[in-house]
Amino acid sequence: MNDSPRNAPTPPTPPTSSAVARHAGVSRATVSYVLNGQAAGRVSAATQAKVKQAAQDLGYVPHAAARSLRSGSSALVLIAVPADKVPAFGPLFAGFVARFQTALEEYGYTGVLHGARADRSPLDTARAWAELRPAAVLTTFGAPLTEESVALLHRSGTRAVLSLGPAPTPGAHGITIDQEEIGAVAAAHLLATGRRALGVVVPDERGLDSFSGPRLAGARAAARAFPGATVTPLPLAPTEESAARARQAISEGHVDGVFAYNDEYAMLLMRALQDAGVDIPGEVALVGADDLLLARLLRPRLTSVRTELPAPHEVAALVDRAITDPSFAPGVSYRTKAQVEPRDSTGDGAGPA
Amino acid sequence: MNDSPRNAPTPPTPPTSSAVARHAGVSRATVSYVLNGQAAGRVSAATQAKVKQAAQDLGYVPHAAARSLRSGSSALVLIAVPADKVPAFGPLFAGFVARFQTALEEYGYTGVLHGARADRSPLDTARAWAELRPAAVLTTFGAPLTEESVALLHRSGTRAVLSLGPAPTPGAHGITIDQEEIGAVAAAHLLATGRRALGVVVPDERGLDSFSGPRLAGARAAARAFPGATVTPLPLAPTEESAARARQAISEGHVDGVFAYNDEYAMLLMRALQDAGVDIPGEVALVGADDLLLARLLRPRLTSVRTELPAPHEVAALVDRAITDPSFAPGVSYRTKAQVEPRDSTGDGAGPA
DNA sequence: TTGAAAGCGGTACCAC
DNA sequence: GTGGTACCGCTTTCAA
Repeated sequence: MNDSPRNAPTPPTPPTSSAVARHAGVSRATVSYVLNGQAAGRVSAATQAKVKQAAQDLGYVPHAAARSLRSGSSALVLIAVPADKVPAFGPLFAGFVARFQTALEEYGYTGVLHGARADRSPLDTARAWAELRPAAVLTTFGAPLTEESVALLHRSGTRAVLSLGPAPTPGAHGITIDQEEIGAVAAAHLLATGRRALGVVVPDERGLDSFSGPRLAGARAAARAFPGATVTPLPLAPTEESAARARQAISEGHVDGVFAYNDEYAMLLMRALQDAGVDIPGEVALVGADDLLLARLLRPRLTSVRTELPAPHEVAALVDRAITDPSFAPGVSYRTKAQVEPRDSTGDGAGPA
Repeated sequence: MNDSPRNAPTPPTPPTSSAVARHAGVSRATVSYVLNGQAAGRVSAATQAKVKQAAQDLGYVPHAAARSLRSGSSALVLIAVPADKVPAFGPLFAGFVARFQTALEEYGYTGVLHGARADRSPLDTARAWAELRPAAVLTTFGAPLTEESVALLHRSGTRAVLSLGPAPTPGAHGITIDQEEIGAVAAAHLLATGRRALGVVVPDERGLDSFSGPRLAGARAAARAFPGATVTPLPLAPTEESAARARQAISEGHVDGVFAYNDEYAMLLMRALQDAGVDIPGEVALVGADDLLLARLLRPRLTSVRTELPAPHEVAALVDRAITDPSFAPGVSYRTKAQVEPRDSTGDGAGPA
């Protein structure tokens, strides 16, 4: 049955299109035509059947690298994520990525997620991406992307570089998730409900600085419109001890309104405040972000800033356009909007605290 | 300056090793040796410098596909995740993936995450993976992997197929995350604290069935050891209405101990119970899973099952061994352990509710 | 209707 | 110490 020695556990070489051709008794060219649907009017139905059967029999799977080497373009779309931020992802972003990959597939691309190491320079990171010769790179969550990186990628054949995140990079298409606006609308809401001594949680977690910084800045900007309003940064690590310290800072600073970075930090802080007997929203109002189910489960119900991410298929369409349309100039194509969902923790809910 | 017409936005072709060779006035062979560190004793220092300079000047980045085409093996490790489960990831798993990718890089591999579409057959999914000719495929979270898929991957040159998740697939290396054990230890704890009418939350969320099923089964198995103990499945969607219905089912069934699938569902259910005036743990004891910070923030503090995932670098080592050592036979190499962290929600905390 | 052959970018053997 | 060259798997033009 088998012409190789009996100690061959698996065929050492995968079946190639030549093997299929030999098996079907045709040329490699014919195999290529048939298997790529270019056979109309070129190859007889009988031959096509033979080829398909042979491919089936051999379990033939085309070699994407060889194909893209020849064709000069790959179908790979790299979704870059800073490795140190992955754990901080909420379900919001995870869901986005999942549906984005599916949407990409509908355009014929293969989207893969690449965790970029934080201990590498942006240029080295870009080089690692470039080696894969992706059709496009989409950086998310502030994966390191400098102007030089973009240039490197373009030089090495990447058709499109997009960035989905805090700041648009020169040369790249941008989908701006405006972190400042998130901080601004949160602060504005607190100010509108009469709070003047604001606190803004700054997570003490690796990799979150590119989000927390702008959010703090946005809050400060919003406060400038209100004479006498102050903004105090509140460092907070995801531990109860840290929350207790933040609670103390709130009391000592007579802070009466806090933007807690996101819903999870808000929960942490709410617990610390409540354990210390602080009334929410009576003494301190609290605003989270992301508008998770969590926000509605807390007591008092948590006011939260909801950011609308662009629809995954819209981003996929943008990627496709950036790849295929050379005249599509880089720039900010989309900007997310943030809006407050008022609830009890700022005294806006149906019933008071 | 530029010899191409002024409408050339980017150089149409990336620099190749030939270009580097031409630029440096040497042959492609020399370039290859120098750039791969095989130059010792073959190429003069002066020539090496010239080559490196040329590569630098041109912004040369090797073409991974061409390299792996020639060498017959790629450095790609595919981490497959079922797309419909991605949003259900907790920070635990996300953190694991991030550190795993980093660990892989230390072994010289490039790990990328590939979201497998749920609407494809396992075989089609495997084919999509195989096209990329990865060195290894690691399926996680029950990404579809049948015996046939494994065979297909092996036939097409994948050196190792590993599965990290509920059930080991024949032919693949397995890292078993024992979902049954999670359900079993949770139920055992409830039973040990005197509960007999158990409820087990079964999330009504796409893609979680491969986890919830075994967890329920594990709970049932544990209950069998206690005469008179019953187990009632409690369907639960991530909405407050659904939680209210589950609460009602708990009351009507006189359930006195609930394993709530994970900490988040536990929080949802706890809130519904508390809003209805049910005392925890007095009337109903509650156990979550994942042991998130969340569990400690709830009142009463939530008893939770902690699963220890294998260390990322251990898994990376396993992958490397499976790739490089052909005599390393597939089988279960690692099995996670689950253990209960007792807290107030089952009456085990420092202080009673 | 089909096949021969060139070539995508790199590697590595072998000759000089 | 360096260069020529065959070849990895696939696509596609051109000729038969």
